[in-house]
Amino acid sequence: MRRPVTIRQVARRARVAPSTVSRVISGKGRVGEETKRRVIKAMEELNYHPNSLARSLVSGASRKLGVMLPRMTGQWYQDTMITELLRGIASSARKADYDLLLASGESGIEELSSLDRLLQGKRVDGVVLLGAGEDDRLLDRLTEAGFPFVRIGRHEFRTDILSVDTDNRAAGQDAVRHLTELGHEKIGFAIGPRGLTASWDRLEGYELALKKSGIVPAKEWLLEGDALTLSANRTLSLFLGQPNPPTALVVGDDRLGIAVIRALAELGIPVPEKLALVAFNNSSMADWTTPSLTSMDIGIDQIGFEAVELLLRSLTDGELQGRSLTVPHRLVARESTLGTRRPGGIPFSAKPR
Amino acid sequence: MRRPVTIRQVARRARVAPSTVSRVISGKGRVGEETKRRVIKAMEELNYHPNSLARSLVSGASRKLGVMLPRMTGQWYQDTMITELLRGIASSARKADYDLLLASGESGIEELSSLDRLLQGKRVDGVVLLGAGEDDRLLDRLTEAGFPFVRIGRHEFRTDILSVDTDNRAAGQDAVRHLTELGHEKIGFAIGPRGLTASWDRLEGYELALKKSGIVPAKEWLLEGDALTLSANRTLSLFLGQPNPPTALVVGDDRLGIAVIRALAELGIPVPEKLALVAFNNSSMADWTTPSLTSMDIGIDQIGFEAVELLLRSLTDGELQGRSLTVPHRLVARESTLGTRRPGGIPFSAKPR
DNA sequence: CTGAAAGCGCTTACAG
DNA sequence: CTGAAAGCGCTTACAG
Repeated sequence: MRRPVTIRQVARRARVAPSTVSRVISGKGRVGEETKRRVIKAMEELNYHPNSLARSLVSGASRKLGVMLPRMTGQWYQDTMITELLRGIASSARKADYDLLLASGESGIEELSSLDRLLQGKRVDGVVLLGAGEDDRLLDRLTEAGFPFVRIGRHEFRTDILSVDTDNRAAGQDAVRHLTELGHEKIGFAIGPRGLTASWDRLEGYELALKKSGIVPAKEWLLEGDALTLSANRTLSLFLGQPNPPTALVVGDDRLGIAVIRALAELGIPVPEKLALVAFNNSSMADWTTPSLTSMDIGIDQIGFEAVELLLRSLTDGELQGRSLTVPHRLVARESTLGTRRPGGIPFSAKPR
Repeated sequence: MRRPVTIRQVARRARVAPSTVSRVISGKGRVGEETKRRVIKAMEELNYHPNSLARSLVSGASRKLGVMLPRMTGQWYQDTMITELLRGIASSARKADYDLLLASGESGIEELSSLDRLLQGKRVDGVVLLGAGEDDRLLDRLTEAGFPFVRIGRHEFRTDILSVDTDNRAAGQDAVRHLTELGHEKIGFAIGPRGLTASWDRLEGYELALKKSGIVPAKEWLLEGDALTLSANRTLSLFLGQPNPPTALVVGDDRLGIAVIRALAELGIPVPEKLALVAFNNSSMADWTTPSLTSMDIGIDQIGFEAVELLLRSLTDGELQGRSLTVPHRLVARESTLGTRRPGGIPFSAKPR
């Protein structure tokens, strides 16, 4: 670990003043062509890399973004989604030449102090909030500090904050449309985590779509995600045991969807013959089940990507309050609605010879 | 975003010199009791937080650790495991009052340059390497720079580097032992990702355990993970179609395990009656399948936790080269070996009333 | 025990 | 177009 090269050494080698080297690096202020060439040559020869600490100390900007991880005790974000989200965020930050600083906590208090750390020491220029489930304290803290941040997933009431999200109402409608196109009319809905605005938006979309199709949803068609989580078998038996049971079910998210598939398998109820299933998020686990799960892709990595872009734009363009971005969704149809033949007609399970 | 409070303001308010305030903060050098009290009071009144940039600029230590995320194109690390790993890492870093800086890349080149960024700008004091699959370039770069780092998962040849891992050989043996205890004698093995040392260690453990039990493993009992991934149904049909087929299979990791479960379901082959299954990692998905997957818990979050501790220790204690830490594993028995009754005898699938 | 000074590596007006 | 100087907020010998 030899001493890193400094701007002075580059300056001396290029026979200019440090300030000139600085100008070459930043591209600000005019520098003669010939001089610039000499400086660049010197930088390369010495393998010079500017010290970001010193740079941000004087410039006042750290070129770092804080990423607040969700507390994992809740299931707001499914495990696989966090990785995908992070990938999108990292990709966007890299593109803009920003570093990412992780923050997290195992309790509300820890989360707050972790956030405070970021805000205080001038550590970051902005924050991406992943972990905003039911707890609004982080949000409040950021707002009252006047600190730039973006939230993954819109907030039901706080429309003033920057956020990126799916149009979950439309997504809910599209999920239903897929089922009606397949001939289903009695379609149930299993509500996802109650703390997520997305859950309610999807429900709204579901109701809207049924109404549009001239179908009146019975309230017996509604399932509680919590009940499903606690005892899926019992809940589903009751659900399917009702007089005129639904032939299809829209499920709040993939995790619930997997729980349902599992329970139905145990109950010996064939999917999609007896009950077709559409879920949301299209996380990688949707492909792991038997049958595989039809799911609404919400472009989770793109959500991450756009969130960073939006945040960075707000950093330079000033406020742009209330701007909330929507990322398009698209249905990925799989066996839980289509059956064991893929759309193309290729037999899915190759028979052993 | 009002101007942050500086050490000078605290000093003036406490009627001391900035250097005295600094001493109070760092706890180094003697300060009179009465003076110290005044300074602390002033800090609190002004809500002072030291500027970490300035601090590390002069001290030369950033109190930051770099975390190199795995490129997600490979499946070395399963999606859900990364989150768990990150949680362990974050928890350990928080405890030691270190920040975490994320690095990643979508290609080998990007990864390298992302790493270089960390090393150059004095951004981090050490690096945690998650993404070390087959590509050793990151490793080489770190080694030749003499930069402190720790690797998740031991390296087959480079025993000189700091790493934290499971004892995969022992884990492989324990997986087999679980099966022999259940009465199995013909036990197959499906090799996980070839790029992972863990895969080969587990295979070695498997062979050792069989040998110890006086069983001679046939080479027809061995399955390639790649073949399994490409066409699980066909591979398993052939596997089970052999003259004297295994009654149990040890599978390299959970992802493969899920692929196997899925294929067996499609083939109509009952688990564990016809084929019992043990996998590794006990990632959260092991609990999502039907039947649920018996899996070796490798304490992935603890691996993350210990990795950071080890790295930090090497930072203060100097080299301690070659120290590689082992985290204990333990089998989590589920339906894929035990059947649909839980060990306690509680019926697993509650019958609908 | 405490203060004044120098310096970490860079950037940014200010002169020329 | 280029350089000398001041300063970002802190720490660390050096005196006293």
